[in-house]
Amino acid sequence: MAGKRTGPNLTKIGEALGVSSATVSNALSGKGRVSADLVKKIRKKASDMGYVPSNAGRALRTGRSGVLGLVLPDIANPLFPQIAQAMESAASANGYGVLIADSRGEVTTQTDAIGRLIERGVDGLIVIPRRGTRIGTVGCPVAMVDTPSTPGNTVSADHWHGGEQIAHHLAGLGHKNILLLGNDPASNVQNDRIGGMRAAFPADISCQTIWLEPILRQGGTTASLNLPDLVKNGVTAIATVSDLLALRVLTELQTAGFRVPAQVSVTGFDDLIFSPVVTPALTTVHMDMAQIAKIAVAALISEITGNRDKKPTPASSKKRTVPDTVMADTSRVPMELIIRSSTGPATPDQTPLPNGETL
Amino acid sequence: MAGKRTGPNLTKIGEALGVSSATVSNALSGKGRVSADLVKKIRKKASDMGYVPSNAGRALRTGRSGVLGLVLPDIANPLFPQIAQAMESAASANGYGVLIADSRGEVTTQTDAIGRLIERGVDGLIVIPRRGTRIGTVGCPVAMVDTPSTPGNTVSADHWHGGEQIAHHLAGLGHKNILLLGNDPASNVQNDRIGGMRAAFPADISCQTIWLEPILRQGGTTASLNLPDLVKNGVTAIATVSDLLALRVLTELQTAGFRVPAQVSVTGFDDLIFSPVVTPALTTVHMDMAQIAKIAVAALISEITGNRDKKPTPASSKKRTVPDTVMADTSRVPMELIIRSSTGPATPDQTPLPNGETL
DNA sequence: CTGAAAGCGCTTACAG
DNA sequence: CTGAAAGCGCTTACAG
Repeated sequence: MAGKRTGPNLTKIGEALGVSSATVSNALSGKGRVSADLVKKIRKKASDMGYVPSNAGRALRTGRSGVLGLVLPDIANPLFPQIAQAMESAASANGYGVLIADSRGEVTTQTDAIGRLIERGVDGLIVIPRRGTRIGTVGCPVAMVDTPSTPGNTVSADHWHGGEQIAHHLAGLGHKNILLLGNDPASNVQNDRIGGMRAAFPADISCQTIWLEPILRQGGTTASLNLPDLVKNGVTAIATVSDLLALRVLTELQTAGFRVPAQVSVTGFDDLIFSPVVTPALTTVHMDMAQIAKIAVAALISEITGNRDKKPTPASSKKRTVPDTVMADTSRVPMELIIRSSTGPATPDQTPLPNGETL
Repeated sequence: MAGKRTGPNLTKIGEALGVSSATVSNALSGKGRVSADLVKKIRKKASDMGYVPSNAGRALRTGRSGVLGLVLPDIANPLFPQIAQAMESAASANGYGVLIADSRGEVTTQTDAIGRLIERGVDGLIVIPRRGTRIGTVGCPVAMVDTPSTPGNTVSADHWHGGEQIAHHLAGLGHKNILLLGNDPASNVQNDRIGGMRAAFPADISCQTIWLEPILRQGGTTASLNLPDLVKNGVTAIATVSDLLALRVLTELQTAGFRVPAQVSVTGFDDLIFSPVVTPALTTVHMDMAQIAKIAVAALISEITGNRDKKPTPASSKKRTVPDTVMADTSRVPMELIIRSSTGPATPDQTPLPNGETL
């Protein structure tokens, strides 16, 4: 007999004490009305016997698994650790487990991943959708973590506002000629960040936006950007859409002999693990993942337990067009500007000093 | 009635076809001897009805959940994405799900995390132990991913060999004065990496090892290292124990006006996401996480299904001292040296040229 | 080749 | 306040 439990169960505890398993169940869960001292006796016995409740039994009976699924577009994403950590923490604080699935950037894989999670019986799904993807009805509550500009109900950081903060910071330092660097123009998140920045720059600031991904896709290299030339021609700040891009820019500039921030300021987004470690440390925008996770998990759980007594009448289930998506409406979590040393005042003298003899 | 299934189950499929649920089960699993055309009919019906098997029912019956637990010392670790992705992929290739738990670097939290996973009914555990921690008997198979030098059965990359490869590479480039930079001297992994390097350097190479963490703990800063001085005094290569450290060193050096690799070579470990993106790109050592995951998952699964028919006689279970730890013995997965542009020949002229006019 | 039955461990009305 | 009973969905000997 495969993997059969060897440990104690409710019945065995009951037998040891001469009570029924129902009473043990009630005592342990604190639900039924069981006399205080019986409860105490049962609890002690259970812990003495090393009782571990069976999730399978409970799940089969209640129809709930106590597990949430986390669908990630690409686990290799450097932001993923923050996301997974926050979700795991929020979920386990509520007694839920987290099952992960990696969609490896493919839409079909995303669908498969969701399917696998559903089969495993998750009670709800947190999905960080692949760029611009929509999730159909899946038969369980879904919380999406994306951008506020994504249609549908989502939790997300307010990327637009993050962009505004970067813009104000840079404008306040006197920069007038700014390069905005994005990666993928199809990304809602990146568009919001760039959009926020552009919207917040005063009229006297000239800025241009370059998207890297399309250049690379057409066989170009990072070098085609020619950052040094741009700087020589007057750009005093480069605001990127991610710390990874900022790191790329920063080191490329340093290698070319420019001094950051003395000659050029550089900013990122996301406050990735390496951002404070680099010299100069990156000015960036931090998202409160813990908060996002808390909201997503709370929304999911309220939907899961809220449905508890509503017996799904066929009629009502027909009426709901987007039945499985959670969250009253879009929640925006503020982002926090983190000023570090990669940004500084715009140099009055725009002349390039590649080899930085001014040290 | 909470979350009760609304979809079809084996019985409903059986009713629709006038056969028993047992036959449906057999047909779907391909186990029992069911006539070919009945199988076909049943499969079609099941898919028409949108049948999704109930994990809870199956788990309760078989005593196996089909889920593996992944215990991580710290999800924020930059290596985690690689680990989680590889594990998820190896597990789902074998029909298993992955439940995550973050021990946030604390030993007690690690114990809690394991406990939570066990309660959730995982069939096996993959644990990346917190530095130097041992896991006690937990009641299910455990695979540890650590260093070969850790006592006990583990899968791991051969960090020592990785160190050797870095050493050979650097020695081959003519470096004679090398700084070895570690972070935490309590880490087995880091000790193996440093040990491998030291062991592989020919006798005519002088090398010193510095551990950063103790310096920081005593209130020092990275600046106390005084990298620029070390380089001016003749160090031509800095070999670190992780790409994060290498990045720190690289950017600090660049900021101080040194040219990498023209004046100093820098190496890392782990091939983190940013390593190829930095300028100059980091020479590093890549671990084959997919392979490690495959071995760990395979070992776990063979233990899980292997135990299937061995009814655990009390006698035999007494004899095994480390009953739950898997893997015949330590498996070492080779590491691969990745040569990128942060390393180059040792400069014959050791004179420091901080502001690099030789560009 | 197919079916009836038992039982995994739990919870929840319901009856006492 | 406590217990007997039913049943969640599945699989597996076992009998036909």
